[in-house]
Amino acid sequence: MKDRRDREMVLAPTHEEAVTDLFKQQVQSYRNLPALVYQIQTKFRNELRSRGGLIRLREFIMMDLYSFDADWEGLDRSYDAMLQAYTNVFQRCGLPTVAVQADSGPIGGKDSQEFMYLTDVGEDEILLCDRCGYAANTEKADHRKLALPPEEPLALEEVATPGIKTIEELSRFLDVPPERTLKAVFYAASGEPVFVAIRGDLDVNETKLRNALGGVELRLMDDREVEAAGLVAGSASPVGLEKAAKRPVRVVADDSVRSSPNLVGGANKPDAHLRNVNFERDWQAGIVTDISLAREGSACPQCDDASTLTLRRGIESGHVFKLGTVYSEKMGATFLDQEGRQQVAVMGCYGIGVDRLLAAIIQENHDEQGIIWPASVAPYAVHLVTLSADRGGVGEAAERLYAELVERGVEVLYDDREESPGVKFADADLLGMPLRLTVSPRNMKEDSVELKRRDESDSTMVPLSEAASRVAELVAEFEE
RNA sequence: CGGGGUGUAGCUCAGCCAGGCAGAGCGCUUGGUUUGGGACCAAGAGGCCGGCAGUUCGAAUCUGCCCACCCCGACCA
Repeated sequence: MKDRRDREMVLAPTHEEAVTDLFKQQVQSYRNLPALVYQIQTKFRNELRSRGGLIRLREFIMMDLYSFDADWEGLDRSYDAMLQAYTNVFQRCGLPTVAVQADSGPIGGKDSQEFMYLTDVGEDEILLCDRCGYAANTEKADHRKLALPPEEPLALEEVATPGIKTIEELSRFLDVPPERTLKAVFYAASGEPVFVAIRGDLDVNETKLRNALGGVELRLMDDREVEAAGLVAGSASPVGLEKAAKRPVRVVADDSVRSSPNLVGGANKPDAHLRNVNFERDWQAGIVTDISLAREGSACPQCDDASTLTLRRGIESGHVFKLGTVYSEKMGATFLDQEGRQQVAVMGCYGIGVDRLLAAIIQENHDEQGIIWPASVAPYAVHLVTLSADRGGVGEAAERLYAELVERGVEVLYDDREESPGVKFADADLLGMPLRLTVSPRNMKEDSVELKRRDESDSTMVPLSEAASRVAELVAEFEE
């Protein structure tokens, strides 16, 4: 975009380029590696619709860190260190997270994990195995597909299937289980038609499909496009597709078709299907790979036995991945190794969404009354409340206590408003500072103040003279 | 862009179906009482009923067009 003086400006969705350029200017020698750079910065995304309070915004704050290593082993070490560091960060923030395998997108890289805060209001779906601890975003998740016993290929045979269009109808009509059928799904991949063939008991994982096709823009074809391509919705088949289709159509197959003999598939004409369709003998595909969607109840890809995956929802609070050399190669981010040879830096990138982290922390730490800040991230350690500040020396005592606490380096939110006790306590609960100190005429009679933790219902009386030191001790404990 | 919804007092909303004095609660102002868990009494202030046009004796209410916002979906290295 341009500013009022017609200068070029950028609203950056992410900052890999800026950081890689910085590296390029600053680092020439292997002696400077590994190098870690971090920042806390505003990012912009052209979201179609922001939603979820602080969860999904067009403008948001990210803390992100980039690592530069001399080789891939170095990247592995940096990555593992950051994975551990981020685990510690979320723990200290009072946010239980689980690191799950994630899709790294077209940019690629070999490993990628997201830190998920598990909550029913989360926008991401995660599959977990209770037995082995396998955890992955549904976009990424693998699963073990039902295995069919090997069979000799039988002869193709056309059967009449009047009015049958869905796998469910087909399965019932011919009395064959869904895993003995072949499903056809049509996509427009950056405008080009793609015929996806997958076993009838499975669904397409669009992220996997997009990656298989090389990061294209992917959507289902609409009825008009299906018609235009000459495909017969409900009875489409990869068998004889070249002849049936009006234009060339790429075929992508899920690898389940390799070991699934004698399936029931479409006949490329209405009201008819084919029995005994066999991959390779009857049809071929340009790409054969896993493009299937793992679901609740799918078999765990890591366990030997019959343990299944459970679906949970989560908020993505952090994301780490191995960028590799994508940026450093393109932008010439190199250094000289011990032998004086020019080498490309190997990069990793690690992000935490700061404002959505705030939302997640509050989601996890609240009650009917309001926020219960974990001490590590509370805006103030202490909420100092006066009741009837004009009576019994309350105002003066509170002023002294405030000054004493500040002196000791304790952060204090001081409520000296002339409001009723109910209002002031309710506000203190709502704002949720870890400690509340109440100075009132009643307490002054005992030369004491009331000390209450936000996360406990009981309170204790503390002599005025000891209040500041007691609080300072507690705050010190919080910081451990 | 598609689907749904909402615009009335500072805020949250009722009134619209079935046209006839512009309403409630909270908040605000003034006076008084109250003071350890969102007080009470009394008196007040506060409105282009989103905008424009139409129907009608009469429109917040019916009709058309427009604008804004919210929700769902599509999208999200």
